[in-house]
Amino acid sequence: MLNKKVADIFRNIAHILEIKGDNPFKIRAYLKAADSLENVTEDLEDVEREGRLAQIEGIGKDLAAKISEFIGFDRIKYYDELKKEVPGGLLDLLSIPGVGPKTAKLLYDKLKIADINTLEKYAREGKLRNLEGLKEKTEENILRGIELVKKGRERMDLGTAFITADKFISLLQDKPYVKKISFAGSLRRMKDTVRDIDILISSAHPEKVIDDFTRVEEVKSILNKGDTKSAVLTGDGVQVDLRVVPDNSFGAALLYFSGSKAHNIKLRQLAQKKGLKINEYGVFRARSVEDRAKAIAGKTENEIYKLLGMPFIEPELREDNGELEAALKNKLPVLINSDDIKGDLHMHSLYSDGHYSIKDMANAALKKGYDYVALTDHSIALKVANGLDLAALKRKRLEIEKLNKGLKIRILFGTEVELDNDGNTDYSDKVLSEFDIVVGAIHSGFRQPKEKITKRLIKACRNRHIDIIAHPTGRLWGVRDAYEVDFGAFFKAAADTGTFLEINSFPTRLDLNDVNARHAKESGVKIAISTDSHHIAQLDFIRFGVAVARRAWMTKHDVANTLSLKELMRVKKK
DNA sequence: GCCGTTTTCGGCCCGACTGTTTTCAGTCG
Repeated sequence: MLNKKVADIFRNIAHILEIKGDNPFKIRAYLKAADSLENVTEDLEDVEREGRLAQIEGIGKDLAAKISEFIGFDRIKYYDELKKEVPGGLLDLLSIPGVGPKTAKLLYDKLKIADINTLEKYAREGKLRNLEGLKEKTEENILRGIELVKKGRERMDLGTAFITADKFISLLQDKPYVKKISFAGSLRRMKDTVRDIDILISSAHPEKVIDDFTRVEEVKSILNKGDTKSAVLTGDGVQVDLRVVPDNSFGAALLYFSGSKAHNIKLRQLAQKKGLKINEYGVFRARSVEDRAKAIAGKTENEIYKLLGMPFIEPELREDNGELEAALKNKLPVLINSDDIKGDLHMHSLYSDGHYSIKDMANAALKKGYDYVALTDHSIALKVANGLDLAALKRKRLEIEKLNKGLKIRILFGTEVELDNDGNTDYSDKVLSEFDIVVGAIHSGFRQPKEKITKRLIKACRNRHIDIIAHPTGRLWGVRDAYEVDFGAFFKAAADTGTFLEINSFPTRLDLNDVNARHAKESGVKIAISTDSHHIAQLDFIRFGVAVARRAWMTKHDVANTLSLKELMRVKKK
């Protein structure tokens, strides 16, 4: 995707400038612009055509020109020139924890090291310790860092991250010196993937808390350990960071530690204009002598936002995507909550590839407080998932009719119907017309060109029987990337035809993602948040789908399955 | 390189930890 490509180039330019020792603020401008571009919901080509590039946060005249240049010529001359000065492999060195621009430059200038393998060789041979300002300890750290990089400390999906985070929190929360505890960072902001897990604790005895932390049984190695913070690595290679602060600083620290960085920077700038200073210990009068006892605020996040003249901002919104401006005008959306969800519209039973009966799935949904649930087993063409033939459909239908007489939840007769390479369904119109809910889905032909996939999805929108399109971009974390779609055209078709688009809550899918979902909302598309459960325990994944919707600024009115069954049946197609 | 209710120049968030020093630079979040 173009936005991502340009963002990556800007990030590379920033890294090259760092190594060159260029103006740090210029470097920050490139990094800020890169972050900003990744949050732009529209395609940059459209924004450029309408001359709105410079309206993007962090993009000025100069960077707008560079984006235009890339759109027109598929290259940026300035970037090409820079690359000649700094060999490509040198940028890879920056991915090693502990190696920054200064060290990378030193290694290249003195020893002509420009890739990770060469660096490893020199470090093993003890050839780094003769460099100025670098001794054995740093050599060891570099080797340890390289080991981490080689292990591929990738980002992990939210589900995996929460398993580790919950474990640490449950083991630490009852320790005698722990007063308050919370996870923070991108996990608290519910980003779809996270790199490490951040935990914040308030305590009067930080050293004892940090001792307990480093002794948690999952800890395999200690990366660092200071008076108030520490970082460890688990056996699974997950990094967990801990910060300990006094109890009256908990709110300020939670704010700081939750980020995002861009949100914090802007918040601190706002504070500066009011003659205040925010750090992780609280809010202070900027001119007074540093005295942490004299914080004006800091116990809770809420009082800090209030002091700056705005309401509380939910962590999911803290990406510097306009949330601070909206908060100052008191125009933040009332975000959807898990409690707003009235039913789940995508799940499987024993009829296809699920692991529980329809009755079990329905009872589990009832326990979650739902009013309705759609059992959308696979259709006949998806043989690997035991897709239902007409005889099986009949049996399933009769079973549902029978169950509906005795249960306090309404079971909807549904299907997840295959969309073939041209966007046609494998069930006939007549068969489709008998379902309460039809979910259309792509499970093959992911590599079609953008135009073809877009046409296929639009055709599905125009099918009068298809109520919802499941996992609209096909991405599966760690397996395959999303296919290319012309989102502008696709979302317009969905909005025009009243087709709901799914936010699939499976943590390895989360599809639509936050940025696309916000684009869909802005295009007038109605969303269905579903779990795609194959197991009763997976119904709880709904919180991840809701999180995506919250990150997309959605209220309950943007989401179809917050409606009562009666309302849902009224607003859906047909 | 961006940005503006201290506005077109002169600012740009703030602090902890480590390793190397003898007061600090580099890195990280």
